Amino acid sequence: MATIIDVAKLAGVGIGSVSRVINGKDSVSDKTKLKVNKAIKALNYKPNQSARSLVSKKFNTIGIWGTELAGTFNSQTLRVIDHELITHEKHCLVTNGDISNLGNPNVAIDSVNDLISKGCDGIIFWGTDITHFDIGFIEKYFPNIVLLNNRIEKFDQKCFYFNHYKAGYIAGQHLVDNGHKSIACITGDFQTEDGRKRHEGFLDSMKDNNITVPSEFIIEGDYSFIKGQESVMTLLKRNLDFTALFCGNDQSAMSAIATLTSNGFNVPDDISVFGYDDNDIAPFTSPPLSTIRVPFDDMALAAVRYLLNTCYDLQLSVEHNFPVELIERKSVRNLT
Amino acid sequence: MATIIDVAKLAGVGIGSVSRVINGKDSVSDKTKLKVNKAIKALNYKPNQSARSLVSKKFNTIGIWGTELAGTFNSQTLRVIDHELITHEKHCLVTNGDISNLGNPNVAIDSVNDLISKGCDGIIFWGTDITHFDIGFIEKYFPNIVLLNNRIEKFDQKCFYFNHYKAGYIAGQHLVDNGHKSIACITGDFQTEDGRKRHEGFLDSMKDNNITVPSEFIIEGDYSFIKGQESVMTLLKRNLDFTALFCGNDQSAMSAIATLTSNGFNVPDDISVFGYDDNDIAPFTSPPLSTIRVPFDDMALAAVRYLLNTCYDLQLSVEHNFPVELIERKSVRNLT
DNA sequence: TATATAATTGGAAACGCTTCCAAACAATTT
DNA sequence: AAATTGTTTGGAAGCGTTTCCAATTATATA
Repeated sequence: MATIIDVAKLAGVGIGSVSRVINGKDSVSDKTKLKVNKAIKALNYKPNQSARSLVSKKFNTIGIWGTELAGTFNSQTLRVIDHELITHEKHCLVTNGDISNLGNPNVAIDSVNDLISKGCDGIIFWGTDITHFDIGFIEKYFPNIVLLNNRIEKFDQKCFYFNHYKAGYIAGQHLVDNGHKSIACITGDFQTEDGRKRHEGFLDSMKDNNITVPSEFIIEGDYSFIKGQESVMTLLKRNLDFTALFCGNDQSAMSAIATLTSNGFNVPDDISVFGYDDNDIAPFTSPPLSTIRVPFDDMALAAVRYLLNTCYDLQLSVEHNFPVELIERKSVRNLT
Repeated sequence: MATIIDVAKLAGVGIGSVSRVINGKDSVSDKTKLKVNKAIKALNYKPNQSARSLVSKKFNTIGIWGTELAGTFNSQTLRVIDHELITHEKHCLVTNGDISNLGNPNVAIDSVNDLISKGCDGIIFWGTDITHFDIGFIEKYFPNIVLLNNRIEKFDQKCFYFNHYKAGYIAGQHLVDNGHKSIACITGDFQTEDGRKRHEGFLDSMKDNNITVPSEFIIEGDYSFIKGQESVMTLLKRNLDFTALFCGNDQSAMSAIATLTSNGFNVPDDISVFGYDDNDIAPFTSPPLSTIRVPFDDMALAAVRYLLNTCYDLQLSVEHNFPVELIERKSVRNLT
């Protein structure tokens, strides 16, 4: 592979001139520019980024550390991130922190260190599967970080999160407002913080309305289609009397609807279903799903932009406020 | 940030020894190893990968060039790739070739060159949105590539693809076998090669069964939920008499089912629906969707492994054969 | 104990680039 | 024509590693 020296030789100039042409910021005469560009083309020369970043201390790459790199909506979010980065001529280096099966307890920190030593100028932490302690530790020697869908008071500016508690509360209140008093629940994954938060919010809305939710009405889910199905089956077997079902996300809501339907229940006439996320799927379940819109894409965009600003001295506008929005479709029946 | 020299000084050894300890392949005495490791910890030292790869010519990173980085199943596939890479201590650098809106016609080649000059040891080309000509050009100076869900005869070994033609044919035949003679179609995206191929296969199966499909029975889709809905609506408006609907993917099949249902048609009693992909969603539509299983994950795994083998001299087993599999669920009615 | 062999070690050279500085050249002013 | 100013240029130094070689130290053998 051709180096800058080859180009300089072929063009009959010094390496400094070649470098100047490549980077296009210092002044070079048109004559030199021409000669250099011709040589670059002739040799199919591509600057070696390792050498470049070794001296410039910039890698033009943002690391993404995530445990949420699966799931229907997340690829869309990843795309948003990538698109914004490419717009600013940066790249993204992806790493999946969630590799519990590799048997290394330090995987989280290790993979972050990898990202750092690989030269990432900044890192997006996506998800809550990293301890606050770890983040604090990392932030000390590597401050260019941002948290997506996670919140740590200490770094509030660097956090881009959604008020899942409030959203859960609003969802519950909405069901109550529609006359529901007996509500079952397939929660999100309690392993994740937002899964817990939205459930807390839901529970508190019940409490504030003097409604008790017996524990057999609650099943801990994990956001998957299959778990939604299974949970409905156990709920049905328990022979409980509920008029509404609050699901931890749209996926489980969807399979819940399908399972309910194939078991002879009409949604929403017999049982109302309420989702969470406002996925791509939500408008296309039958009936279309009422849900909470979580503006993941907006959050992701804001997070990248914040990082872009701090890493490369840009001035992109950054949103920090992501309001809870309730989307009413057809899956909740008004009982009043 | 601490460098290898700092570590050497603190440990009271030469930089060579530090390097040897880090890389753990040359012999070092236990005493030295201990001193060095202590210093590394004390300084929170992380080797600079740019410097490393500058000399070693290895970056331990695989580039992913893709235009298919959205969609329900793709994030799962990305996860498979990432997981396999991490298992072998490699990373993935993701770039999205599909940024048509940036207005640069050379985006494809440019973004690939970026990946190369950034030091990627190999590249996965994911999708068909790059011309054979471009691939040929790139392969000449950068042979460590692999094509996922794409086929170019010349590089057959490096291609990991699925026989979409055959799958389309089998899908059509299955509908015919179940007594369907009047079949409508919401195709995949004809912009993509596999969208075209599966449609060709379908059409040929019709021809071989002496069934003509009038053009008003065919609507070009784009794989999206919304397009599935719209297409069903236009089909319905045209007032055609069809007993089955073949969809270009599961997403459009799902929204087609929902739309059909909400318009008073029972699936499959009135109209049968057949999908394509065997997504996560497929088992959870109502009724559960009969479809073609496309083993994206297996293909992706094989592709990474092939690349891993060529880039890093490994000997992982690599599958090259991905059979077409028809998944029968409940969305196709037997008319015979 | 002296010698031959093996294991370990330190540090120079090289990787390909950017940046800086002094030198060369050009344009302008006196 | 000489002096001043401004523009462009070449190439040395340095970025933080790995790798190599010669030198040192430890071990085994006679």
